[in-house]
Amino acid sequence: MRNDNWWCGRFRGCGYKVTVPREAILEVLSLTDKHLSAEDIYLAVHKKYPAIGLTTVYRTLDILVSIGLIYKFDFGDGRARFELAEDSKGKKHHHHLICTKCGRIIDYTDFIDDEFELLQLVEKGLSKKYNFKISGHLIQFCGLCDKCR
Amino acid sequence: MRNDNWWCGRFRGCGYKVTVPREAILEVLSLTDKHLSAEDIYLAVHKKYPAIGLTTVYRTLDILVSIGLIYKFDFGDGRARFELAEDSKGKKHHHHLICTKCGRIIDYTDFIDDEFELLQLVEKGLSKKYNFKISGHLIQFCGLCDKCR
DNA sequence: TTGTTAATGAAAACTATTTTCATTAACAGA
DNA sequence: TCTGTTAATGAAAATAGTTTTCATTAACAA
Repeated sequence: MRNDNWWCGRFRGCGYKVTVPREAILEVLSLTDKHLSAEDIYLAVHKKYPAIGLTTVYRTLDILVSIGLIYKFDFGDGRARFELAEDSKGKKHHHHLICTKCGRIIDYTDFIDDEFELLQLVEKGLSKKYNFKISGHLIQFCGLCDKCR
Repeated sequence: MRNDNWWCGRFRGCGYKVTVPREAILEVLSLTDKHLSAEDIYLAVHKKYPAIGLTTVYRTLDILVSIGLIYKFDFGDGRARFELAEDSKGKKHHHHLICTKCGRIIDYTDFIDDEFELLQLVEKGLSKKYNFKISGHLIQFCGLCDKCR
């Protein structure tokens, strides 16, 4: 049993093995503040471990999303993008502001408390009315950034 | 100049011609309350006008999104889905509740006023702070529906 | 009615993602 | 530490949604 990172417990607890590719992928994700695509991650991982294939990156990302360690987003550019879930490491909960022209993404934390309060209210109301078990939300704004407007 | 539907003005005003395929596609979209994919629309249109091709459907949808007559969504099933923008016809502004297991989508209008109030506040704050010209927002909740939970 | 030009459809191309399958590595138990 | 089981892996092929190409057709201004 190898060197224990903070996420190893969660990983093994879900019945998954801790492997070199998985460690490498999580390392890439935890060292960036960008919203990486599967290929971005593949290229980054590839520098240190050229043997790791793109297929494994996709498979690992699927697992990470399913156990809640990362989030998957669609910002409208035809590829999925990923980021570490905020509760895992020192990350703050945030939402996104997307420039529809250049694709720039801004993570904002302003008004998060006000948003959270409303989300609580709405989640409660919706889960009662529709008998849904709500597990997450997505809030984002789009428009033109300062350079593109 | 053909028969004028409500959207013809907007269409011609943007420099686009009014064509049979475009009318057919808009008709399909205005007669449903579902969230259709490009292929769904193609199949529906195909019944009445078998000559209309999938390519044209994609092209028309692009235009409709760009002039704001329809919205494009990604509900995570690997294909884009479309619906008429609410201001166009008698539609109400709503947000979505998505079942992550069976893919069911519920349009909800509950709390829309509270949400709207917050959105106003956040949009104002964000556009000032980041100098963004905000043109839209996306709010959705995901979880398990009554049948899947 | 006619000319200009955008719109169209079929087929091919593209691209992100998934599947297949033979090989390798993680790790529980000895 | 060694070993067997089984999940994880990588390469290549397959898939599927969407976009591009290009020759033809239809919209509509004059």
